[in-house]
Amino acid sequence: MTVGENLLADGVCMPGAELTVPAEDLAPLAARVKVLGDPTRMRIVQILAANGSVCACDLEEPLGLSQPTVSHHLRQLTEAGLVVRDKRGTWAFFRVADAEVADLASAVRGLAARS
Amino acid sequence: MTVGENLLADGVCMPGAELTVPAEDLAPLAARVKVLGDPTRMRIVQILAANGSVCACDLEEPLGLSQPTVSHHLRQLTEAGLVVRDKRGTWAFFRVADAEVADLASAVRGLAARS
DNA sequence: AGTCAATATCGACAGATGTCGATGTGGTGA
DNA sequence: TCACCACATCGACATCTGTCGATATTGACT
Repeated sequence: MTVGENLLADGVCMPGAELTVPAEDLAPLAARVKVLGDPTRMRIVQILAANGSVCACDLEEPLGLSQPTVSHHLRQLTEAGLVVRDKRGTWAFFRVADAEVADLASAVRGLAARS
Repeated sequence: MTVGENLLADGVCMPGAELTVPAEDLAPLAARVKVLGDPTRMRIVQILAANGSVCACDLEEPLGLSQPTVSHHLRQLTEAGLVVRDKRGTWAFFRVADAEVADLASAVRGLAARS
């Protein structure tokens, strides 16, 4: 739907139309979405979701990546709040932060919702 | 189960545990999520959602970016199917592909859902 | 034709990002 | 204490990505 008072005929550009700029800082949201945008990390989330709580050492093989790399991705996911770290003794177990992922999904859907 | 070292008491790592690997190719999904993961592109989607159909020329100012850069982001969004291009004469109008964004959001939520 | 305006594309550049090997850290158990 | 294991961090590297100016391309209107 067109906006502004200077809407001309149909299908014409309207420069001064003051686009609605919510100025809502979606940088944090974008950052979390970006973290999920990596195939490897998305795969990790999928594996965690399917297995509940998984030891980091069990991720290297299915992912086909080195231990430092897996650790790096787990760090990104954890810092984004999409995954929860649970260290037990020598091992580190990870699980999906269901609520956070759900919130993110809902925020994304909300983006496209007409205001 | 030959007790081996795997699968012991509670809270212990279980290496041979055959993680559920759906092998579902989430590369395409990751790619679309990645496109949305950029703050500028997310902002574009937000603006389009709020204004319906917007001319590309009206995006440069609110975004504070050059015309080639805006064009580049619009291309990414369009190729990802998150936005629809509608060229009228000299201008190019864009609008959010509501259904696609909704699908993406729902797919993301589905990721965290325990199988 | 010719000119102007809006977009798209190209080429180049700086900065971010994923990856690895090597090394550090901390807990477990002989 | 020592060795071993899982994990985190570091340093380096190649690649990807966002950005811009310059240059096409396309459409509209004399």
